[in-house]
Amino acid sequence: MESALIVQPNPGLCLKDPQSSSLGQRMISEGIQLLAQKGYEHFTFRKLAQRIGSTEASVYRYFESKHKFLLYLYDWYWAWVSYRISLATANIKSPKIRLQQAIKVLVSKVEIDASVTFVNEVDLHRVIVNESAKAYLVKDVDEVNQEGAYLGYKSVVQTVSDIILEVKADFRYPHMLVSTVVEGAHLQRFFMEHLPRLTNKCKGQDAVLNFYIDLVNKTLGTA
Amino acid sequence: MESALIVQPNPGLCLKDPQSSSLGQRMISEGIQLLAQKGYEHFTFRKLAQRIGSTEASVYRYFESKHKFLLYLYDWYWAWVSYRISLATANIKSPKIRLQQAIKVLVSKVEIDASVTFVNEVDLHRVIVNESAKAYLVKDVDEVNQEGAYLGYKSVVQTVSDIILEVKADFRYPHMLVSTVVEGAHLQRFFMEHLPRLTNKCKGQDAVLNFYIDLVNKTLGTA
DNA sequence: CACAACCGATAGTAATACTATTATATTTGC
DNA sequence: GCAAATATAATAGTATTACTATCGGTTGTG
Repeated sequence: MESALIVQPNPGLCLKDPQSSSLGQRMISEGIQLLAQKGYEHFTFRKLAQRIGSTEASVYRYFESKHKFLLYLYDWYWAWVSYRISLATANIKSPKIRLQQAIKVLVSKVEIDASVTFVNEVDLHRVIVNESAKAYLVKDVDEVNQEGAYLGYKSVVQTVSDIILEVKADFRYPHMLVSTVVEGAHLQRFFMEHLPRLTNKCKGQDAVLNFYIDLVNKTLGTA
Repeated sequence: MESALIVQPNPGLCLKDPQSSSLGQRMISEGIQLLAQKGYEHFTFRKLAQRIGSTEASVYRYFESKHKFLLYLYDWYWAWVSYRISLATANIKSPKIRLQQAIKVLVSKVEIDASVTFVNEVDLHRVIVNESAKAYLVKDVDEVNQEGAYLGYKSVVQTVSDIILEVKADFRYPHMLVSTVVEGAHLQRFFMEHLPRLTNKCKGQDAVLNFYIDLVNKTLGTA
């Protein structure tokens, strides 16, 4: 299965590679769905085990903790985003257009993608929107960070920051701009659904995409 | 104590007004410190009770749940921010300068403020930066929202959005811009401390403030 | 001084995150 | 094709947590 090669999260985030067995793949696949459905707080390894017809102990053989499981999915997501950015910017000479393409990948709604068989990317995106803050807003960020939990995210931020510097070499806050756009876009999707007074809608258009494309262009003076 | 009059969160977020008794005030005061120290996950009512020399049951007489306690502090914070924006924008005719002032209040680091005796605003700001996402990224957002938990936040966003429309009447995403700046600023403060590769520093200056002031100005074409 | 609200003390419950152990499959090396 | 290593199921158990229930004493108020 070549798809398994494309997206390979940091091995330090699991005890045993779940992509190497059908049980592990079911943990990822059903875990994403269960997380999307119940939310992180109400998600438990017991419920996941029941869902895949296995046991809590077996899940713990793949993942050290519930939080590590979230981190694994988080890193999976960023590896997948990185791959999509590569595709979207390949063979394009103009930095401005490459930046445009990268921002689109970061901000757009996620459509159904059959490229990886056992992962539902729409559900995964939902999990990221709803729970990703819980991947880093924890007391032990620093330890988890040293274990490499955020390498995928940092790598994507670095990639897009580099494009920004190609567009505007003297811009002083490329990383800040990228992480503001990434996190902002996730949050605005959440607000659209639950707290609409904190955002704005646009009939028939993707207001979030419009807003952030415009924001980046104006901030870099490429509007 | 007139300070108690200034900041009054939504009464629906507590069972009994904690500002009305010294025990309740200690819950707020020590609760903020304990939250800032332990983080939301490791914060418990038992630990809080021990710290104020009381019991778990007594804390539950003021707050329905641990999450409601966070929501109460969250609403407290926004009532306080609203008050500071009023002060900072009073008697200023120019909408551009009023906007500048409001953004400064939203984004700046919080300094020691003795205006409310039993609340350490520096610690509270720390709690907001680290935990505020947990106030709304929960499964029961919609119910909590209907109980008015986010009225303070929404009100501040509305206030600043109105100023934005004074500056640029045809701007289509004022609420989105404000919530992007607010949430972005909190996140960048967190990244500065724990994940510096997701942000940018500026020796001797407040890079976060610089970045967001510039971002707003350029987005609105008032740079 | 009666009365009510408030608070402390204690006990208890269901769920959760995680560990430990043993027996049974299943795969792998030769 | 069979022994050895490995993977999984089954079960039990622990400490903690979020929250509820009850009761009796204190305190301030009319």
